[in-house]
Formats: sequence, C-alpha cells, structure tokens
Amino acid sequence: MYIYHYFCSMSIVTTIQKNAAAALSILYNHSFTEKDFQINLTKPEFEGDYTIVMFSLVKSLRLSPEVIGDALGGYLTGNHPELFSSFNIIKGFLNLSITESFWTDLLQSNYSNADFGKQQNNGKKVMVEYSSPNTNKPLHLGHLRNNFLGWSIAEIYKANGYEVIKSCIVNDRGIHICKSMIAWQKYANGATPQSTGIKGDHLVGEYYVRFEDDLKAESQILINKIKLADLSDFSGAELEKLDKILIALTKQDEIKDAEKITKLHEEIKEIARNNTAVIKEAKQMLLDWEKGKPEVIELWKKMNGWVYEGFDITYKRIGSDFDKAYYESNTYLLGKDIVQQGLDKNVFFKKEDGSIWIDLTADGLDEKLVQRKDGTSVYITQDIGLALQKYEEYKIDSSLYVIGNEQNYHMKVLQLICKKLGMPNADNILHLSYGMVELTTGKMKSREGTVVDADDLVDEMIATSQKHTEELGKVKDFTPAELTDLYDTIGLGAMKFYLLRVDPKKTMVFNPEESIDFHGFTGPFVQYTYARIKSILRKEPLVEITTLADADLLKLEKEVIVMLEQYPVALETACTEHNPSVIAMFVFNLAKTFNSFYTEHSIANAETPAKKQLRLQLAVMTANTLKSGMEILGIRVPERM
RNA sequence: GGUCCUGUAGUUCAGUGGAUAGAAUAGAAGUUUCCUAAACUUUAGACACAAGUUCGAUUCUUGUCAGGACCA
Repeated sequence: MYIYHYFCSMSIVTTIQKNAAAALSILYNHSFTEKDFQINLTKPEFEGDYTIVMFSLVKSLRLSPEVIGDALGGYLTGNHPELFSSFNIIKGFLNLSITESFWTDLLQSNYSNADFGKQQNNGKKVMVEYSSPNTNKPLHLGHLRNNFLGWSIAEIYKANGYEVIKSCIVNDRGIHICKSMIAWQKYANGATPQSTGIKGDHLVGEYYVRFEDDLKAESQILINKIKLADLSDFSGAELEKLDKILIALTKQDEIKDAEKITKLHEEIKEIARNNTAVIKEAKQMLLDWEKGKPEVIELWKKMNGWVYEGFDITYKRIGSDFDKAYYESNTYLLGKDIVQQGLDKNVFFKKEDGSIWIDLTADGLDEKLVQRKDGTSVYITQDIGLALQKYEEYKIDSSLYVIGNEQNYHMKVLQLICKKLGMPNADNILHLSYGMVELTTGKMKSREGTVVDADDLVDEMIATSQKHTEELGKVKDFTPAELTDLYDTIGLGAMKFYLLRVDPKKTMVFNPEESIDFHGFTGPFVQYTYARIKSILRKEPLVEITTLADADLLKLEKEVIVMLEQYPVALETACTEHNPSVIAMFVFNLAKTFNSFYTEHSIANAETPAKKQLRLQLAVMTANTLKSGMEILGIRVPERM
C-alpha cells in the first residue's frame, strides 16, 4: 500500500522518468532531466509495461543503446524492486515491467475515491468567458460548440485545483438588434412571445430575418440601377468609387481574374446595402439608442427581455450557467480613459487626422486603430477596458476567452496591447480558439437558411434517444418523469460528446446521421458502460476481504488498471492544452477496455473470492472515473438505461 | 498582396522524431441456456506532393498544391 502513496503525487510515467534520470546520473555521472526520457506504453507484442527509448541518450553518453539499457534496467530493478520487476531490451528499446503489487495497491487505495485524479485547491483564480451571444437571433450549432467547450474547460480548471468564475458577455446593443426592432415595428402588429406562443429569441430572430429580406430586396433594386450605370442615388466618395468599379468592370475581358470580378461585385453590393432606406433607418435607430431616446430604449428593453427569456430556457436545457454576465450596453464605453493613458505612456500614437493607433509591426502584426478620428472607440478599446475591469473586480490570475478562430487576430492584438500597457497578468490573457462547425453540405449560412438551430437540434437528439430507448425496451418500469430525465441525459450526452470529442481548434463537420448514432465513439456508449457496471454493483455488493491474494493479474484486468492510472494525467493535459477532447477520448478508451474485460471475465462468478473482490473494486473505480470524466464534459451518466 | 490554421482508411476523428500509424463508422464474417448485445470477437482499408535536417521524418524546416479564416 505504501508504494502508491509514496508516488501518489505523480504519474507512473513521471515516476519512471525521475528514477531513470537519478539512475543515470549515478551510473554515468551525467545529469539528465525527466524530459530526456521518452516513455511509451510497451507495444502489446513485447513483454513489459512501459518502454524507455534509448536512442536519444546515445549521443550524450557515447555508448550503445544496448549497454545503456542494460545498465539502466539493472539499476532500476535492483534498486526499486517494489516498482520494477523485470526488464528486457529489444533494439534500442528498454521495456520495463511494473510489479503487480503496484497495480493492485493503486486500485485498492483509490477505487472508492470519487475525486481520484483531481487536484487540491491551488489558490489560483481563472475567469472563463464563453457563450457570448448576440441578442438578435437564437443560438445555433456553433454556439453549442462554444457553450460545451466553455462549460467543460471551466470544469477542467476546477478539477486541476483552480477557482473558476464563468462569465458571459452579452452583445445586446448595436446595429443587429436595431434591425430586429425596425422590422418588428413594421410588421409585428404588436406580436409578443405570449401572443404568438413563439419562444422569445426565435420571435426576435424572425424579425431579423424579415429585415434582411427587405434589405436584400431594396439593395437589389439599387444594384440593378448601378449595373445600368444609373448612379443618381449616390454622391461623394461612394459615387467616385462606383465610377471606378464600373469602369473596371467594362474591362472585364482584360481582368480575366474571376476572383477580382467577384470582389468588384461584392463592393457594389456593399455600397448598395449601405444606401437602402431600411439600413438608414436602422442606423438612425442606433443613434437614437445612444442618445437614450425613450421609445427606442423601451422597445430595446422589451425585445431583449424576450430574447433573455428564450436564452434562459436553452441554457437551462443544455446546462450552461454563468457566475457573471457583462452586457455590452454597459461596457461599450469602457476603455476610453485607457486610450489617454496609452498616449501618455507612448504606447499609442496620434495621426494627423486625430485618430489614435498602436504600432504592432515589430510584433509581426499591423498598425491597429484604437480610437477613430471623431473620438468614438472601436471594439478593441472596450475589450481592453473590460479585460481590466475583470481583473479589478475579481482579482483573477488568468482570463480565458472561448471565442471562434475567426477572432485569432483580434485576440492576438488584445493580448499584445494589454501587455504593452503593462496591465497586471497580461501574459495570462488566454484564448481558447475553436474552429467552425460545418455541415456535410458545406458551411452554415444564415442567408441561405442552412443554420442548424440549437433548440431544434436538442429536440431532435432527445426524440431520437427516446426512440432508441423504447425500441430496446429495457426501462419499461420507469416513471414518466424518470423516462423524460433519461431521454434528456442520453440525447444531450450524445450531442455534447459529439461536439467535444474533436480537438477544439479544428474545423469540424457535423453529420446529422452520424451525430445521432449511439454506437461506437459516442456519449451513450460510455453511459451504457456505466449503467451496466451499476447494474452489477446493485446485485453484487462489495465485500471487504482483508487479505487480497496476490493473485496473478489477468491481462484484461491489468489493462483496466493501467487505463485508470492515466486519468490524472488526462485531466492535467486537458487543462494545459485547453482541450476537453482529451477527456472524451480517455473515457471512451476506459469504457472500451472495461467492456472487453467484462465480456471475458465474470465478476459475480469469479474464480475465487479474492478475484471477485478485485474485480468489484475494478468495476467501482471504473464507474467512478467514467462518471467523473463525463461530468467534466457536462454529461450525466444514468444508473440504468 | 500579407498573416494564421488545416490536409491521415470510403467517411468522421486520434497519434508520435523511433518497433507493424490507432479508433469509430460504413463493408465482410461471427458471438446471446450465464453479471444489460446501446456490447463483444475476427477481417479488409490511410499519413496531399517534393526537397532538406537526422542514425531514423507521417511528426521538424522550406517549397508546391488544396481547403478555411483574418488583415489590407
């Protein structure tokens, strides 16, 4: 028992590295660090548990891999017989066998510990900002990836000993919400979520779409006129620009570059859109909002209120929650005083026209505008202001932003500016950048109506889990409430697992058919493994036997323990890499390994009482670890399914 | 034009400067008098291309091609 406790603060891999480094410094009087040793699991076709690759040591010691391996293997088994039982060398690989007592002690010391793998409080505080919706339309598939990632990374930080504050910046002001407001005024006849029975965020979203339709129709009229060279609606700089574009387009044959032509058409489109009556209305409304015009503010509050009611329902269903919400309507003026400080510190500089910039060319970026010539601020300014406010309000050690990778540049700029301004903990402004979710048919485009709505998707997943469960007919004795809960658990579990099992930074493809699959590398697979273990444990209570026979661990029994041992490392890796998929892969592999074991060996009818106890402990620890890992992903596990 | 990200099996994803590149799914073939077959077993199938660094490169570097994002 003492062995594991002796090493309990570190993983077996680290332990091997430490011992190997110590051994070689004694053997050859040459100092090594842990990282000089590359440790892998031994391939199944060779004897041993862990393998040290010798090649990297050859150069510094000027000895053959066989000689070093022999000396190191001999030293380790000779001096740490409680840990290393034997070794062999094949080519340049030193294969080490770990003693059985190490594995059985590990199991017995930890099987009932529900917090296995989690770290003690380390006194550090981190804020995780995620979700960050706009209030003009409902949440979609992309938001789901963000929400699941954000919630999970917060749990991962907690498991690693951090205190976590979950925050959300609500983008509740700006031209987008004004668009919904304009269309609602025109077409809604006072319709409300109550009068229509439509969820608030969806209702507001409908009017946003309505606005965009109008905008499209109106701008098309303008585009047609422009293409007939009728520029009577334009003046000033835009007129000049259009002139140029039209001239360029008459020389189309010379350009030949299809991309350039599309670009010119895009520019026409943009100018047309900005000159429609509807967009001018929306812009006027935004100005009125900024001036605090009462009827605009009132409508804004009313419609945002509907959206929040809708969001609350969705957040509750998907399990997102926040300790602190920031509203952009309160924060958009932040950072103005910082601009002045930046000027005083010569971090920023002023151009002749009065606009204020920062020069980031030395860092491989461009010059970046921080305040317009008319004195109004830009996005980055309020972001700096909010970053500072977060620090002052919560005294956080680090600040993690869960934001899509289209903002990589923006975040880099934010980090750099904060650093140059000398803000406290500016090095700890971190960005969990994630890729877009695409469909098998291509990208989601709201204008083409190919956006997958979050509420619809959740409904569909839950309905599918219900269908599957009913077909299997294993839980006919459940009450209606229990059934509803189970369908939620499975449906949401499938969806969360599907979105979290992929490396966040990668663009991922959402396949409707595959995502509702409940077999293989999925949430329900892990949930099912858990439910089966719980079923066994209901029938076979764990009986303590004081003397656990040092029975030979069977191959499959050992494989499960070896997997379990890796959980703390998985938690740590997930945190340092900001990557929940590490946990998803871990729980899947653990479940798979356990299933193989379970099919092959009976727990209830084990060969001896000692074996039975060992296997029950194995089952308990696997269940605890699966539950722990899944909970960190935000996924519940059912006792029965 | 510039910067960044990504190219692995039919498909969706892992992975490592080192031994025969792993899963899942789809395909083929099996397993149910016994702890939940949403499971298990067997089988077939892939590192975009080219140079370079290295004892060794799918991994690191450079270039080409392809896809995506951002900046101008």
